[in-house]
Amino acid sequence: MTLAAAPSALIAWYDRHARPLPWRVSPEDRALGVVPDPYHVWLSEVMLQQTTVAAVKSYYSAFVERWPRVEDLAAAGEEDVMKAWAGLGYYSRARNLKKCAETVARDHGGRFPQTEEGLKALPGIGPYTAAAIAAIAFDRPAAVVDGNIERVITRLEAIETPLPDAKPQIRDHVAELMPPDRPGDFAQAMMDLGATICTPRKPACALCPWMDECAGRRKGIAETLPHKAAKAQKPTRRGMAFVAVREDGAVLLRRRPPRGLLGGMSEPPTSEWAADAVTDRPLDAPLALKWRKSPAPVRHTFTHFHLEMTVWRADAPAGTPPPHGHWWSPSHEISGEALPTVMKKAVAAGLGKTV
DNA sequence: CACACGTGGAG
DNA sequence: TCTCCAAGTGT
Repeated sequence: MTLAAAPSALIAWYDRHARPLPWRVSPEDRALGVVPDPYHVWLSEVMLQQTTVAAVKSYYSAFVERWPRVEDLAAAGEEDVMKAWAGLGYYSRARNLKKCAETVARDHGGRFPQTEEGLKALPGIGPYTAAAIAAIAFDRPAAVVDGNIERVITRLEAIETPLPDAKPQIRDHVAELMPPDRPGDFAQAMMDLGATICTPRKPACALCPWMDECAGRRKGIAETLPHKAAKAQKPTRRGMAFVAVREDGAVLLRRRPPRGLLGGMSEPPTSEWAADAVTDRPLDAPLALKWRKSPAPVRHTFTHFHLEMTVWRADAPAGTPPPHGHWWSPSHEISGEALPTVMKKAVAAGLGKTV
């Protein structure tokens, strides 16, 4: 088989091995004329940005059930969207998701633009997502390039140029390989191939529909590709969290600033986080109470730093007014708050139990 | 362009 | 314990 025949071999593989995914129209259904819902494609693609399929599934189902159409999401309360996104990470995605839904509902009559250019103009939609929606939802011949496809192509073509310098080259190869009749299935096939066969470690080359034409395999360097620049070491920051618990079990919370780390999400009051922070005294506690230090600090790793957070807990008398900008979250509502994982850990440590 | 931006699972 | 990394985007 020549490289020219590669696309059809991949499509044939996909027709047999496509993973059933909640947001996906199977090749069989596709052949029967079922078309994808652009809202579903968009929602899943945004959720899947830097996030695993396993992590996305339950969030995707919950969003579609609660907000079945883009207009529903546009009309939703921002706070409800943040609560529903809590735990999925990269919270600017949730803020942009809401903005994007509002724009589509208000300026586009509830219909997503069909071109890459039109899609890319929307909040939270970059080059990858624009191409993915154009190809998958609208059958546009867009060159979709994600992390899977970068890996597949650098191996197929034995590209040793490190990322991100190799991106333009990769994109050219994808555009050349793409079959004009099924761009959406081609993109999904490439991603499935990368996720299940052409994996980062121990690729299952024997099962690959492109085994014979893979230059990386031929040269014995497939598993070493793609080359990437080494990552910087993560520094450690320290800080404190203050878990005030009222007699009825309510916990004091506040909202984080709208942008930046965990922007727009909720938290128990916290101190600043810094490399040289003092954490052995309850400095800047939100209420004048008797604070007790939790036995073990909460450790959490973000994308670019480690956090070691000392948790202080205090009992607050009934009727204690919340400081400005804070509120008492009733015990039965805490699990539904827009608490990012690190803050769920902090509250749990303060309460001495799971949240 | 380089860096900020979460989380959980795998090896 | 620790590194890598998963359907990237915004600034």
